Amino acid sequence: MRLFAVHGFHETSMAEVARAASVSKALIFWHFKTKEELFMAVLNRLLEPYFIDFTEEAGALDEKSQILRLIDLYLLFVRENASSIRFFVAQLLHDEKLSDGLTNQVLQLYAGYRALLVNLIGRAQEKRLCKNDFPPQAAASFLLSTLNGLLIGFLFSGENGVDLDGAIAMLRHWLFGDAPQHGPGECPQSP
Amino acid sequence: MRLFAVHGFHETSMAEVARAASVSKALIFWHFKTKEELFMAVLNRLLEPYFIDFTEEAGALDEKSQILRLIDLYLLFVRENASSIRFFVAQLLHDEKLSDGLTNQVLQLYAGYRALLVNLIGRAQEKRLCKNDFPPQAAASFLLSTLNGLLIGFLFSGENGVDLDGAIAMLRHWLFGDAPQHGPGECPQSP
DNA sequence: ATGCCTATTGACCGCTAGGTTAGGGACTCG
DNA sequence: CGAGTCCCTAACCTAGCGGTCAATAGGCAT
Repeated sequence: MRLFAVHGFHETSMAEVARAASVSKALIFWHFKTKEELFMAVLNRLLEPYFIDFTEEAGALDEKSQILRLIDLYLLFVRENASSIRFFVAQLLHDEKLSDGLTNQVLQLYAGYRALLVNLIGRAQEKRLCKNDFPPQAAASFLLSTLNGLLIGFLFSGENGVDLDGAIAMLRHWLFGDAPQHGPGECPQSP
Repeated sequence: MRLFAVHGFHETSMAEVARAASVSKALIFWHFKTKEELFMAVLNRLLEPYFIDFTEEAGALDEKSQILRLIDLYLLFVRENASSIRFFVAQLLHDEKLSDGLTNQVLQLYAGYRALLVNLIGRAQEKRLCKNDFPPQAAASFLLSTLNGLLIGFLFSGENGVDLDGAIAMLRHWLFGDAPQHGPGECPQSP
């Protein structure tokens, strides 16, 4: 897993894998018919932590808090799994053929997350917790796009290259009408 | 260019390149000392269309229109260069060592685009063309994040998997207070 | 003609890649 | 005890890789 995730498929040789695992190369080919088969197994193992359960902790919160929590979870997950996310994104973009099974799983993850958001936003709009001058589907798509944008900003420039708090404030402003944050100790000049 | 862009660096052999170019392998090594050198040359050629000049056509427009035009240009460019963008993103995420020169050029491109946006948003706020309850830097970063999110949505699910018009409407609403559900360029008339 | 420089080639080299094979311990079951 | 199965290894095989080299053909100035 480590070698494939760091160096990718083609730049990782079976000899390296064998050495890192302190076994003979032939043993790997006994357990896995080909290099591709080993790689697929690695992909699936790496993907396991991506399936998290949100429902259990959502119980007591109202819709607005749940939405904010979902956003937080997304960004937290991105921060904690940056290296494997980087690997997956690169893999998906680069080698469609080697990862079409992966593509489906990722799309499925996304669809689930998106459905959760659509549902939450719809309910929040009914309760007047949230601005309602846009359809929930459009809002969810837009929100996901922004989160993805933050994700790739994160992948490219690291932890301190992206202003997560600022972005969250913008999102709150856009979604709930919450007042934006301003500079430390500074008051907005009211026109 | 075609081979590297489609299959990547490690999965493209010099023999293939030679065959595709109808020359001998040795000739390529006469023109380029190593495979890496050829690859760098290819990267630079592929990157050329990314340097576009915005200033020439910005003249007569007011700040709001310029911002909208800049967004349009970004998304248009993404649509037209999807395959090479896909290649660059995968390359940057995957092989930091092989593409650190590229990284700098891309970051430079981004910094330029971002500076343009910050400037425009600031001027638009002064003229009251645009909401001013956020600092221009934060708005520009947020906007760029969203555009990047649309970009990767585009790379993953293609032209009709992303609701560009909906996203633009959201951005207009957020940035200028324009009413949602209006197409870009249309002037909302209240009947 | 001569010699020089640029552009080009087929043949070649060392090496590493993914993959195979023959065989050897260890454990189980009759 | 002995046959069979599972797990494992050293050694091997071959294709294809990046890269080299001697030879050469044509243009051009002397």
